[in-house]
Amino acid sequence: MNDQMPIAAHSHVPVIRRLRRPELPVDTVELTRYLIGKTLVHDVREGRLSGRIVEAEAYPIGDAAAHAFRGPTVRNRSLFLDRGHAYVFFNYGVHWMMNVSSEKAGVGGGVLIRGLDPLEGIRQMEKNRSVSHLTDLTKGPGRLAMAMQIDKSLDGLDLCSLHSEFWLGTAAKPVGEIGITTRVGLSREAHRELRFYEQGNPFVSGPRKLLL
DNA sequence: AGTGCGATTGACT
DNA sequence: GTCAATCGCACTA
Repeated sequence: MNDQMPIAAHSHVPVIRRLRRPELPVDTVELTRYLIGKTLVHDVREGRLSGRIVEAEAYPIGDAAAHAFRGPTVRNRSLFLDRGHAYVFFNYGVHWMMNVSSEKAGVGGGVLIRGLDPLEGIRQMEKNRSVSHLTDLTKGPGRLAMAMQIDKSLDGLDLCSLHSEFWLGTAAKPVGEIGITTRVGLSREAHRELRFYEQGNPFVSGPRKLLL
């Protein structure tokens, strides 16, 4: 079973429909795996920006490395919304990054989106960043946020709303084999294998587990 | 009130 | 390989 939509005949643009909340697993780790290969879309004034999610990290309940670990604050409150809402935060005083909230309302959990394989709006993404290589556009959480015009104004939006400008869609094409390894850049809980990625995809950052 | 540091990136030795 | 940029929050006092 999968939820791929057929590629439209005589078209090179795949049909992508909005994911509905009941389709999302109610568990941070399961949702992280589920989101690999799905589409992240931001409809902006200049047009549609979209990409395939090819790398993501789970920050589940009880994880000391998670922003939600110490309970809700003004900054992280979006992590406590029902699964499928955007949590956008500012990191290192420099970069915006986004999570998809991942548990029931009132429970904190999130999925950090770390890599996108661009689908639509590549020209606009190139304008949003000064780029020399294609992979520099959306490889890494800070880069993809800049390319996709993701900032604080999107924090708390429902990614499953029927009319949201910022939303999750079905996969544009079948997802490749999924690898699992440790998360990037953590001091606490660094050993846990909670990073999921599409193997072989050039928009995946950080170390990858070797295939044995 | 002050300090340290972080789910990163880009520039530079 | 090293390191600065620069904001919010946890923690100390």
